[in-house]
Amino acid sequence: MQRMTRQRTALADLLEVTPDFRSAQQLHQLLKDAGQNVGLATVYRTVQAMAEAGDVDVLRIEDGEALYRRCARGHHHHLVCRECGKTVELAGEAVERWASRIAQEHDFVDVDHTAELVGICRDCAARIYGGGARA
Amino acid sequence: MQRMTRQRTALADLLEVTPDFRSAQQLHQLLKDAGQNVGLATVYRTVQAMAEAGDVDVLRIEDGEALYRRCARGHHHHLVCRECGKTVELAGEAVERWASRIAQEHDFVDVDHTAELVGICRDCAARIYGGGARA
DNA sequence: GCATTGTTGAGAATGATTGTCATGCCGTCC
DNA sequence: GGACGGCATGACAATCATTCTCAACAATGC
Ligand SMILES: [Zn+2]
Ligand SMILES: [Zn+2]
Ligand SMILES: [Zn+2]
Ligand SMILES: [Zn+2]
Repeated sequence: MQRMTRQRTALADLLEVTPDFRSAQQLHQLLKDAGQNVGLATVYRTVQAMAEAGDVDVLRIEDGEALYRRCARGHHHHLVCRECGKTVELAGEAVERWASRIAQEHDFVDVDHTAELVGICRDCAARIYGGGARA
Repeated sequence: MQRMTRQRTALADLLEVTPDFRSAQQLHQLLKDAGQNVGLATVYRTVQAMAEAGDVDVLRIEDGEALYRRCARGHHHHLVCRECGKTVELAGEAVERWASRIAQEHDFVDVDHTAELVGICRDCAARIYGGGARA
């Protein structure tokens, strides 16, 4: 059974108020900054357990580093701003249908899929490309 | 300008006859097995240059390791067998439309997307789940 | 041939993630 | 409240893919 320890509570609370994807290293540092010292190994273990339990989502960035985020339960995808990290959860059925259709067409079974969108949100676009461009 | 060296030729030739995604480490070993000694750093550099040039595709597996594969030029996605590595290139428009629709709906620009399917191909399914099941 | 300059490779360095294991603390049962 | 069994923790070592360094090399152009 999962014991409720100071460390797990602290990490769960932190994730609850963290809107963007963060790495285990970042979470460890954020906890330290908040005066909650939690061992790095514990952060890794806990965040992975939460991922397996479906309580957090995992996202791999370009260099392979894993980022974690508290998310709604259930299968969904993400739209992430590559500048500020703002994240939108996507629950549409379009990708699900595409995946299962492709799986059938090619005689594959047990097909999982990943689908993530990375772009620049309106606010960051205004800041980067010049605030005057937008009406 | 890109010079044509023994190492680059060997790696390009190897990729040309390798149908599945392979890691840099694997490619390095395969070259060694074939009697073509190529430094590991060179394999990494070359395979990354090829990826930037669009000559090979990169796929990140669950633990973050990068796999490379000679692919048709142009944007596409993949359906990969998690048992044998068999890979099918997917060129459909369904995902592209989904991605651009979502981007518009949420006011994001410069949106890239990744979408990969991983399952078990017919042959592996027959071998694993019992060969008698299929008619 | 020869100079120029991009390329190579052995080994060190980096950095995220995982393993180790003695100690600690949660939940439970008196 | 207090003892106990066992999962949880954390400082540290270990792993391992990837990147860096830099002297020695080798395409390419003349
Ligand atoms: Zn999510
Ligand atoms: Zn989906
Ligand atoms: Zn491809
Ligand atoms: Zn696409």
